[in-house]
Amino acid sequence: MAKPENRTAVEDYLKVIFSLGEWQEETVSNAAVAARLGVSTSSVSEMARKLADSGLVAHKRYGGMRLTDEGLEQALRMVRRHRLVETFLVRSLGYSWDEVHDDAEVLEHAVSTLMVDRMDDQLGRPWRDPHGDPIPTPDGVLHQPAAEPLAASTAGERRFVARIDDDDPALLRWFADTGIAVDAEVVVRERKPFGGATRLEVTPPGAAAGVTHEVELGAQAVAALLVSLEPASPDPLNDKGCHYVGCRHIGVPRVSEKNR
Amino acid sequence: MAKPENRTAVEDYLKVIFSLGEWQEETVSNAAVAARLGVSTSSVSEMARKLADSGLVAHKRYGGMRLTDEGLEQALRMVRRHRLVETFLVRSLGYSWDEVHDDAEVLEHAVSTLMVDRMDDQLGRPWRDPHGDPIPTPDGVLHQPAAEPLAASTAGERRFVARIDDDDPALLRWFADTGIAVDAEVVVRERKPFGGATRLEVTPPGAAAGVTHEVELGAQAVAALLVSLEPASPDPLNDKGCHYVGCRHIGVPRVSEKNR
DNA sequence: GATAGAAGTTAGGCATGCCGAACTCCGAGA
DNA sequence: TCTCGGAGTTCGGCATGCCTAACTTCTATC
Repeated sequence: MAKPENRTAVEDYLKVIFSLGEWQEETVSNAAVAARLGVSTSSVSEMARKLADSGLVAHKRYGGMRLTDEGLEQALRMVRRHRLVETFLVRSLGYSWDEVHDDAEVLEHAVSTLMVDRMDDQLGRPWRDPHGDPIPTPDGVLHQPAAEPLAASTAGERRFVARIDDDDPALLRWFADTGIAVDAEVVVRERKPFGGATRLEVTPPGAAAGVTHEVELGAQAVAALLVSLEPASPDPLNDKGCHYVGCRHIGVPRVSEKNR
Repeated sequence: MAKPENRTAVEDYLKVIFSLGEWQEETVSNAAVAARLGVSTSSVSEMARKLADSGLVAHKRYGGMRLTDEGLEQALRMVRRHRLVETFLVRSLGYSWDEVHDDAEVLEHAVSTLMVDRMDDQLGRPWRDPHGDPIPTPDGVLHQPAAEPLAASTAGERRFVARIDDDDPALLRWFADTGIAVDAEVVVRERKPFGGATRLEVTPPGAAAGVTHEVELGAQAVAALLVSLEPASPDPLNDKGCHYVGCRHIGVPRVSEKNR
């Protein structure tokens, strides 16, 4: 009988440490990890020591923690699994984009390497998931689009929705209703002061040119959107080897590159 | 963060207790469960008590154990998951029938009800898995074909392969090579004495009438085959409401039947 | 019917991963 | 520089599930 092989906890910790550090390069605090995983800080301390012992995180007592190269590699493997599973559930099993997260969270610990490969094949090697989050390559590199929070973008200038935070299913459903999706073209028309609403002109992806409408977004909705200056390149990759202009590469390639 | 929710162990025990009792109605012995799960008998004793406490098995001290109605219901749910997952891996992800078992063993604990339903939809509500094992219905009933071991069938008489034991991947690959598959038509031509080989005339499923060949099976191969007197009915069900003539129904339907 | 050996159970331990409570460190402000 | 409070750690405990070793019960045979 196959053993569940409770690597689950370690995998979850690595993933969380990675994602909390994904945007800012800083170290990650014990408290942040505890909050994200819904466990006590004492549990995090304990696990931090274990992870440090196995060389997956660098951790100074009373200081923050940071993934080592090996930890980063494993974390990216988990991120790849999670995002491929989400893509598979949506494209092959008819899930809507607000339904996938919880199931993917469980499945990512259960799918074999063979299954990951088969899903990847069947999906035609997707490079991002239904929420626009980039899928690490099989050799462990994350191509991270140069995207900024919608809140930071200049009113009147054209932006493209690159990633949408998938934390809140209700918000995702609302986005779907209002035509806000990955690759939608958006222009900020007006920002009401003191955390007020943002008026946005939206061109849904694939819509005929000029087919736009206006939507009013609250602060929570604005915070869930990351936008980029340039549209994403469709497959295949653009001449920089990426789907986005301006792309940060995270992770150490597992397979040495030929041309170097 | 989703918790792994270690129901895994309980689920495995229920499944094993069910499958050890599937063919003979007797109670299941501690030792048999231990051997199948690869754990010690003391672990089984412990778990037996816990399962008895939660009302999932009936267990007399120093005696065998047997699933209660509730335990049977849960076991059949797991069997359904396992067999649907296997069918999905083969039909939708291109696994070969000798590759699916281990992955299914892990996934059956991880797939949500939603995912089970979606797989079932996509597969067109299959009633058996790639090895011919019947898939319990969503309301918890197993339609078990009236099949007998190949070893028990009379020489010279026509039989139909109903189920193939999926324990040994190498054997499954060999069966595939020799045209032995679910629904193949077989006639025992000769049985050599003292556990010797069995000569079998095989008509692979879907082959033109008369396209047969002979295969010599060793004892292990013979033991892996269950055959029935009648061919299985294709979808939809035959007039008895089953895919097989002569069918034992196992399990208490969860949803009360309308016509009663 | 006595009894030996097989089958099953209990006891005591180990590992994981979680918790709350108590303690320690560190740095910001007095 | 001192100190106080928050962040981080350590400690003792709990639950699960597994193990080995010792013990109990059942049963088949004499």
